[in-house]
Amino acid sequence: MEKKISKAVVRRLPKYHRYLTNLKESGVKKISSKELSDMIGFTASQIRQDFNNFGGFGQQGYGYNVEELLEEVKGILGLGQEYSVVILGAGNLGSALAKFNDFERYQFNIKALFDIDEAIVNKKINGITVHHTSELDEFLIRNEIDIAFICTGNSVAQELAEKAVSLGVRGIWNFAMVDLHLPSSVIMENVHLIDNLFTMSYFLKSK
Amino acid sequence: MEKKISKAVVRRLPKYHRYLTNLKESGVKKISSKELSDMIGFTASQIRQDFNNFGGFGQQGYGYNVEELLEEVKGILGLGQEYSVVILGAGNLGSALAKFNDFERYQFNIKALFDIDEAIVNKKINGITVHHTSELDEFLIRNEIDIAFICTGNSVAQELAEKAVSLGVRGIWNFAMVDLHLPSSVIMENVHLIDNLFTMSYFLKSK
DNA sequence: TAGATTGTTAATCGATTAACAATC
DNA sequence: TAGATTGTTAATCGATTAACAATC
Repeated sequence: MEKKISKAVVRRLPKYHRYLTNLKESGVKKISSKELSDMIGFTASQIRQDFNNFGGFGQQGYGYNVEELLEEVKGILGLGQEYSVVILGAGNLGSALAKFNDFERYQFNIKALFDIDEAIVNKKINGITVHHTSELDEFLIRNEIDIAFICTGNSVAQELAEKAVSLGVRGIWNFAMVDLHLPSSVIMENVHLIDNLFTMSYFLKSK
Repeated sequence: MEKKISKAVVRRLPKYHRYLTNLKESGVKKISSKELSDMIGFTASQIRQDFNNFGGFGQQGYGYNVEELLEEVKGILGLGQEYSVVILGAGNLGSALAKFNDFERYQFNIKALFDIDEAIVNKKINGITVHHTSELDEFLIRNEIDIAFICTGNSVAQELAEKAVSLGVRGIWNFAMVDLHLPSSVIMENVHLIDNLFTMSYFLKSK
């Protein structure tokens, strides 16, 4: 009975979340697919199609109740529950992510960082302890961790991701510039910054 | 005559670049679309289609010459030319990006950072000076800058991106959690980290 | 020449857009 | 009731995959 939701739809959901949050904060009570379309840049038709994958949240002749729709989107996205996170690699990127307070705000709670650099092990970053990577196993056994952010060098990313997954981590957010090979049950998102920059370079050149 | 290349194709190019670079470094001389497919995960058919958008780089019965193909991909991506970059916002993310030596390696040369925090203005990050944002205009007039990385808070992202564009910047790499409205001639890539994390949250929940 | 693999056309699949009946 | 706007089906568009002739 479960309807298959396409990845394209899922990738638009966070954007709906963002715009609806802003609308709610601005005190807007109702919105039509047409108005949302003008703001967000998707067609009104697509917006209605997207929401109707999950249920009929609107009302003919009226539109959508902003607050109600936002709650639905939050539920669909799985927000409003807490996630435990470890950051593997406390270099430039890992420590920058640790300092990002937006994650905590949405209840992605960063429990620990791991690194092999003795100079930072046992230090705290934004109040979160950096552990030595050799302690990762024990930490993952003792603590139920949902997500690992992979901020290590390319050479160890695969190995550490595998270890994390084997010890209960269900989601991998990969910032390393390699593609990870993990069981298909693992949820993985990649942020390949260099790939993104190269895409820009392509378009810059062709102008 | 110019064939329209779809964005889907362009987004795969950096991945080809990455795998071909690795193959070349491993001393591999030739590769077939089938072998590349096994590695990279796209179908062989798609790989051949992708390359044939830009020319016939292969040879029937043989495959593709790795080094030659890599050079073609580099050219297509507009690598091998230099780009000048400024980073707007020298907080956690801006300074992490300034410390990333991969950008310089691919000739994206970071010329300056800008911030309003007096505590870091005139300091250097990885050898690159942090200027006060009030000096941005003059800097952009005196220096030809191709790309601006937007690492500011959401509230000033639009304003600073507009200023950059009006003073000659052609590409905007946006890390702020807002959608920027810029002339369509501007090349823009967005890295909405929170959006990406929410997508993960969706899939984690539905398991 | 025989075998392999490309380049390219045609078929399929999936996602987006358009249209409109249902209904608030 | 009339007007507005959704929910949903059908049409279109675009991207991926399959097939195979060309050719090295």
